[in-house]
Amino acid sequence: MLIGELARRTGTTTRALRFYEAQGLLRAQRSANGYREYDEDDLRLVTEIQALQTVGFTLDDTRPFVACLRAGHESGDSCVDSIEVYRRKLAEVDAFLGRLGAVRAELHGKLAEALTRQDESGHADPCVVAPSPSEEH
Amino acid sequence: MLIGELARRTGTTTRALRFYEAQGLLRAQRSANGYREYDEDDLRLVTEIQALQTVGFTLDDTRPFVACLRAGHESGDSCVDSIEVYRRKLAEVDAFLGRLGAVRAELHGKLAEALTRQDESGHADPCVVAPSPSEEH
DNA sequence: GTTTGCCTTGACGCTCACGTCAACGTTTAC
DNA sequence: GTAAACGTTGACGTGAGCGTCAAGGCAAAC
Repeated sequence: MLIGELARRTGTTTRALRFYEAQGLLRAQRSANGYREYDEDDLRLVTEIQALQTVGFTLDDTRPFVACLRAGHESGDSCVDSIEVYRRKLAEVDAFLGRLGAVRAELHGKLAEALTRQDESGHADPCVVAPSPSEEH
Repeated sequence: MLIGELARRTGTTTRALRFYEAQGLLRAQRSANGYREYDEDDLRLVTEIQALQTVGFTLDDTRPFVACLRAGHESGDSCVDSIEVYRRKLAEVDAFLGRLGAVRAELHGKLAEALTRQDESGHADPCVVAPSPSEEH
């Protein structure tokens, strides 16, 4: 199939697919006129990349999974490098969850505090906010 | 004080301070030779901006807080616009926490699954990973 | 033969918060 | 007089993952 069809079937764009190729994630056969030719295995690669991206993987993180599929495994996470990326990502997510939880608590406290002061003083003043540079005429 | 001293006292750089000014967040008096002159109120503004940035606010999000301080309030969150930003940010953080929790669960499941398959088959294959484009010689 | 719709490469644009020069003026110390 | 340590504006670079032209070639329908 050509690049347009692969893009449609994977719900992405031709630009993204060419970008994946430039990153070394995707390789395509070329037909006589120079058009990229893809098969079902390539489609599988793209869907794997997309699935991983939705869980916050960078394109670089997806390399071992792509390599694993290309090596003939039926799933992208059958190789040690992929599993290692899983572990690293899980650790990253946990760290992020921790920081975000702390941020949430602090934000919640600040809001409650501000509302308390507002009740005490009986008012909340409006302020004239400086415009962002793009909004200046 | 001059821009260098303000940068040192706030633990940031002169470049950042000039950037804040370009964004309309900071204003400076100019002395006869064109140098920027800051006072303690400006220092307060910068520390407020920094405090908000550490909880994930964009510079644009800090505008109401800066405006509030500039209007003479003793704290940046004494104005309705600031409180509104608090609410919005809290909602954003909550949404993010939700998604990140789901991602964590999915990631955890995938890892467990991959490890199970690994145990069943008794091996995990190494795969040759394609190099990133920057690593090519 | 011309329109339409595919494909090609190449290059610049976008976000965000600055970093990093470059080229130059000012102030103070020696 | 000159060197060091300040300051000024302006312009381009960074990272991630593409979007958006531009300028052109190829293929099938009319």
